[in-house]
Amino acid sequence: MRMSTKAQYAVRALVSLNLDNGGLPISIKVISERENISLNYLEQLFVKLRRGGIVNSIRGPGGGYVLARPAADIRMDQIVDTVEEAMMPLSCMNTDGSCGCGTACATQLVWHGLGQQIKNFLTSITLEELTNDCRRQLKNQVVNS
Amino acid sequence: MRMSTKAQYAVRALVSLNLDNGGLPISIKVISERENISLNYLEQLFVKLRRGGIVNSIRGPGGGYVLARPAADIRMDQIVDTVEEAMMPLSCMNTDGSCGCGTACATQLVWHGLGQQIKNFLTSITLEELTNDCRRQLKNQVVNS
DNA sequence: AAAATAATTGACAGAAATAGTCGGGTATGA
DNA sequence: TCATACCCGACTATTTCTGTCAATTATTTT
Repeated sequence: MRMSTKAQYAVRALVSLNLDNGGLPISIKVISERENISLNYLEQLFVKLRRGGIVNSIRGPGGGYVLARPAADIRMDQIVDTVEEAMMPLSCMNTDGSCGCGTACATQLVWHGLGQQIKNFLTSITLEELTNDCRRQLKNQVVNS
Repeated sequence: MRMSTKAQYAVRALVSLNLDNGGLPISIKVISERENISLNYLEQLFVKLRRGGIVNSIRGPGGGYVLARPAADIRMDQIVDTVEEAMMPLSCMNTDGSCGCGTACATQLVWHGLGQQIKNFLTSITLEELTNDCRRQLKNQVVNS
C-alpha cells in the first residue's frame, strides 16, 4: 500500500503556492527551489493540475501559476485524483470489469470499502486547512529559534 | 494509491482456506486452481504467511495448510502486513527519517492520518467475518440459479 | 519589432518495485 | 520407497515511478 510521490509533491507544491499569497502568480521554478523538487518533474504535475482545473497558468514574464479557485474549495481528493490516474485500480477485476475469482468473492467488498474510507478521509480536508496548519508550524519555528 | 496483488491474493487464498473446513489441511495446488492464481506465486505468499504465524504447514501426502488460529482472531491488517513489507513507505522522508521538505511540512500530518485510517479499517475486519460474507454470496448464487 | 521570460509538450531513460517462473530440495504418509 | 506437497532461492519479464532533455509557443517588456 503506497501513495505515489506524485500525490505528495502535488500537495506540497499547492500548499507552497497558497502559502505566500500576494495574489501574484508564482513560477514553478520558485516552488521547485523552495520545495526541493525537480523543476521538470513539477512541470508535469502542473500540466495535470491545470487540466484538472485546480490551477490556472499565466504565461510570460512575471507569470506563473495561481489557484483556479479559493483554497477552501480545493479538497485533497481532487488533488490526488487529478495527479494520479487511477485511485485503487483494484482487485481481481478483469479488464472488462468482471470478477476473475474462481469462487464467489467477498474480498472485493473489502477493497471497495477501503477505497471509500480513503476517499472519505481525503475529501474531508481542504487545501486551506492544510495551509493553515503549515502557517502555524512556521510560526512555531520562529518562536522556538 | 494502490494495493498490491500480493495482499489481494493472500486475502482471497485465506478466505478460500477457511471456507471449506473439514479440519483437513488444503494444498495450495487446490487453492491455486480454485482461485486461478499461479501455483508458484502462491507458494511464495504462503511461506510469508507461515513465517508470520497466520498459517501452519503440514508436509507430506495429504498435507497442506491450515489456519494457525481461529479465523476470528485473524485480522486483515495482519494479513496485509505479513505479505507486504512496508505499509505506507511514506512522504518526504529522508532515509534517516527526517523531513526533506524545504518549508515546514504540514502534509506529513495528512499522510500520517491517512495511514491511520487505513490501518483502523483493516484492523476492524476479521477473516471470519469475511468468510461469512463469502458464504452468504455463495448461497445466493445457488438460490438464483 | 526584438529580446527575454516562462509556460507547454512530447519523447525518452534509468531505477525500482511488482508479478510471475523455474528448478531443485526436503519431509512425510501410505 | 514412492508419490505428494511443502520449502527455498535464484532468475526474468513487465510495469510503474521518477526524472531528464530538447524544442516550441505565448506573452510582456524594452
